Formats: sequence, structure tokens, C-alpha cells
Amino acid sequence: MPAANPERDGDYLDRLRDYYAENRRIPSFQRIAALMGFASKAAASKLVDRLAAAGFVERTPDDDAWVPTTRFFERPLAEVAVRAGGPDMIEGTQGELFLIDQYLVRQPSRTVMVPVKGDSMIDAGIHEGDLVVVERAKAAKAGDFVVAIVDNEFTLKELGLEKGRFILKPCNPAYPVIRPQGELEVFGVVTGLVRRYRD
Amino acid sequence: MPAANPERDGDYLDRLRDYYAENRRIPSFQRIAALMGFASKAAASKLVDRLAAAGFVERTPDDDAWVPTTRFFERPLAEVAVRAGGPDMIEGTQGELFLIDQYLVRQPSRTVMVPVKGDSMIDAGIHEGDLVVVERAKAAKAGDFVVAIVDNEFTLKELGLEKGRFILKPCNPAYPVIRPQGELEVFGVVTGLVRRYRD
DNA sequence: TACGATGGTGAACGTTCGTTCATGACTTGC
DNA sequence: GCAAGTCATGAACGAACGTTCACCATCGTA
Repeated sequence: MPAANPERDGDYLDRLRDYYAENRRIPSFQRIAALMGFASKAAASKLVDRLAAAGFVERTPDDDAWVPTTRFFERPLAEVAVRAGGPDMIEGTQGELFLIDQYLVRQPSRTVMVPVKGDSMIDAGIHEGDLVVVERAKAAKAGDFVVAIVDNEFTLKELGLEKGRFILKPCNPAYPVIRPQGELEVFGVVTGLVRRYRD
Repeated sequence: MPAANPERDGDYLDRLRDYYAENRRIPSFQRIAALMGFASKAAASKLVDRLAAAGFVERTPDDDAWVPTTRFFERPLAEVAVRAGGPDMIEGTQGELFLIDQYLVRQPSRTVMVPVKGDSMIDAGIHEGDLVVVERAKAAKAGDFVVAIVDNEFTLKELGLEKGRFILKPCNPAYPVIRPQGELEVFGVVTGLVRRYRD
């Protein structure tokens, strides 16, 4: 009965976002229908198909359910005039607490956060006090930043290859290259970095 | 055939976390059973009940499904020096747990993630492609890294003070200091940084 | 005015879901 | 060695789910 409006899906999306903020979950078609005022589940199904085509939701890898994409969480920037070509930004929603974590961590069970000591990686933009995201038991290749175990201590270095042997290269000319005799024990590969600026 | 182990649920939880990292969803009991090697859904149901009692998952407000709690996303923080015996000691026993998002974001409603363009802050260890955590509407003082609006574009610079006026200092000698005429429009203050290393 | 595209209806269908309960294997303490 | 508690099994059941299809209303364009 209402006048057809091509922008109506935007309103539906907003309501779905609100629901997600509360329940952290895309609900069933039945509940979507109730949310939007549809009388049939089929309408909800079609709506979700449209939202999927627009890139707001997607199927899980196992094709079990709908989950939101990153675009689902994007918010328009009202107060600031951003012209075309301007920087896109990702704004955290109210209760959205898990975005950064998901951005950085692929395999939680193998992931450890390791605080950085010293300035031996300063040229790679890794400072003292930073936390590096380390994925253990991951195949390391030359060029990766790795956490190695040298003299029973963690060492963060760049993995290099020299005459067929692995070496540990600091990213600071003030430090020497480490050429381990015997087997090099790699604890894990650095897959991310987190830094907090103090107040 | 397996010996009963009171800590087995920890292993189950790890597998569930890995699944969630991939699918962003707590799966059905059926799939949990497949994941864990259970032969019956009832076992999965009981496992989830145990995890809920331990505070790792909870029901949605609508009581429709299981969703992870914040504790579900806690990551181990490695101890600094690891002694002989190996890095296995890090897991579980020592090392505190913490949340990356909580570590970086204080006020979600005012916090924005902004991708970094260019290399004008390279000497501060801020690289192109990094994401900076920006807290809007925060009082900026000299020495802070700020996102300012210059010519309708976002610019990431260090806030400086020169003759009682605010200036924007790049952290790269190849770039000039910006001395804005009139009011300097500060979008927000950089409170954190996130970097992901590609595979 | 006619037509195709879009968006919602309503009923039917088979599948998957969570729950329940009786049963059994195993561990731990008395 | 026995009881209590824990953890998984396996089958059964009804409820909720997603899908499909024919149908109708509305809108924009030809």
C-alpha cells in the first residue's frame, strides 16, 4: 500500500543495523519481516538478497547464514564536508567492539600479542611499547618480521636469507645482524601491529 | 576413547574461536559437533552451556541464538622474557588476557579509524596503509598527532605551536610545515595505530 | 495506454534446528 | 569396590527455518 520508494532499502538497512547493534546478529527472515513490517518471509528474503547485492551482507564461508560485511558498519559523516575523492573512513558504531580485533587476528588460537622492547626495528616503524600480533606456527619466509627465540629470549627481527641460511636482520643500523648457528627457532610471524598513544 | 580432561573445554573454545574468526558466527549445534568431533548434537548443546556458564557466550536479547561475549575475544599477552622450557608456557598459565579494541578505543561513539595516505609521517613510524585510531572532539595539545582538515581534505600531522599559533608539522623532512591562516580545524586526535602485514 | 521491472503477499514444502531423555563410559573420592 | 558426578551417545519430537512459486500492486518509461 505505501508508495514505492527506491531509497526505502536504506531505511530497512538502518533498522537492520539497529537490530544488529543490539543482538550482534542478522536475524531470521521471519524476524526481519516483523522488524520491517512485512507480512511474508519471502519479502524479507528478497530484501536480504538486495542488501547482499549492494554489499552490506554476505553468506558465511560455510553458507550457513548471513553476516554483515564491513560496509554494513560504515557510517556517513555528517558534520564534515567531504568532497568526492576525499578520504573514506570507517567509523565504529556504538557497541561495535570487535572490528579491530577481526581486522588483525585470523586464527585466534594461534595468535599472541607480544610487547616490543628496544628500538632495533625502528626503521620499520616498530617502536618500543608497541604490541605486535604474532601468529605462531606459521610458515615464515624471507622478508617477514618474525619473533625468534635467541638465548631464551624473544627477539623481533626481519627474517633474511644469506647463503641458504636464515639470518635475523634488525631494522636499525646500530644493531648487528644475527647469524644463528644451528637451527633458528622461530616462535611466530608478525601479522600485525598495535600502538597506543598516551594522553 | 579419550581420557576425561577438565581443561578440554579450553581446546574446544579455541576451535570455536577459530571458527568464529572465519565465519563471524557461532554455528549450530550440529556444526559444533562436527567441529569438535562429537557424534551428537546434545554434546554440543552441553558444551555451549558450559561455555555460557564460564562467560564466553551468551544468548541474544531476543533469545534467538548464541553470540560471543567480550571475554570470547580476549587474547593472551605474552610475557616478556621466556625461559627455557619453551614458549608453550605462555599459553594459558601466565600472561594476561586483554582486548585489542578495548586497548585502543576508549569512546567508541567518538572514535574513527582513518587510513593513512602518503609518507609524510614516516619518521613517526606511521606508514601508508596503516589505520590510525582517531578520537574526535578531543582537546588537542602541541605534540599530539592530529587529523586536521586543510582544503577540505584530511591531513595527518603533528600539532605544533609557533608564536602562539598552531601549526601542522609533518614527520618527514621532505614535506613543508603547514601554517594555516585563520582557524585551524582539527578533526580529532590520534590515540592509536593499527597495522596489518600482508601474507 | 501498455509494458516490464520492482517490491510485497500468502501458502506450501522439505529441511534443519534445538530440546529432551534414557543410556553408557569414564573419573574421582569415600 | 561402590556411589556420585561428568561427559558423550543416539534416537525422537515439534518448532522454526529457508525456499519456492503463483499472484498482485505500484512505478517509470516507452
